[in-house]
Amino acid sequence: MPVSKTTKQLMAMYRALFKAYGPQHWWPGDTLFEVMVGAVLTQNTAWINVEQAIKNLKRERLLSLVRLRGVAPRRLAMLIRPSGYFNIKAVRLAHLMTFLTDRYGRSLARMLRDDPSELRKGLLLVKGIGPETADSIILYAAGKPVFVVDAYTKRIFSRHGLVSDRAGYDDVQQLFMGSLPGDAGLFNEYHALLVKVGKLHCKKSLPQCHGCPLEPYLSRKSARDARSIY
DNA sequence: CACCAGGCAAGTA
DNA sequence: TACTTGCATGGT
Repeated sequence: MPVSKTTKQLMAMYRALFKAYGPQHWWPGDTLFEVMVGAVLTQNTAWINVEQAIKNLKRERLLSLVRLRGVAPRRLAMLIRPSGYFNIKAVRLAHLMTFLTDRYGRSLARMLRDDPSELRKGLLLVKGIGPETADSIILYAAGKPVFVVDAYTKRIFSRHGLVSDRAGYDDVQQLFMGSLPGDAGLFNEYHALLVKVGKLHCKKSLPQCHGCPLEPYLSRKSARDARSIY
């Protein structure tokens, strides 16, 4: 079986990132329930702010299905306030608790054991759960091999010319899942490493390509484009 | 001060 | 179908 050029490229970039930064130990969180809640709270939000919100929920002993389901929406919103969009996220968490209760008999373990394709379809029906949040839960809580695509992933690989800058979530996901072995450990580490290198070298404005571990993998054209931004 | 962070849904054309 | 806008705190 021949290994495609794309596969080699993606694996080479992964090895470069791992060599530079080592294992990232994602997802941060003491329990699978906490991982799931964190996935919602971190939507378009710096993780440092999510940590504060999680800390508040822990202090109030609310990090379980039963407890979170019973809390007044107002109080929940105030507790998760540091993570931003607190009114919306409180509603989203409530919807997720309802989904867990109705569809999986109040059992997180049962949900995480479900067929990943079925689980994904179900999660996407929950108001406030989009593709990235769903895939984060499936990969980092359920441990199933789906590739999580985020803003950094799109930016990095479009700047490297591997996907169009207009590519949608599913397009980018297909680049990885169509070319890499379906290995949850690999997907786990790869996504975490992309966030790491993105924070350091691929911010929205002012890309700092100098010293980036992925710099050797820029095509000539992409390298020119990157320089021209300076 | 401006800008952005580990998105998503609702509204508009 | 493809864009635009609102949601909000806290760090650089």
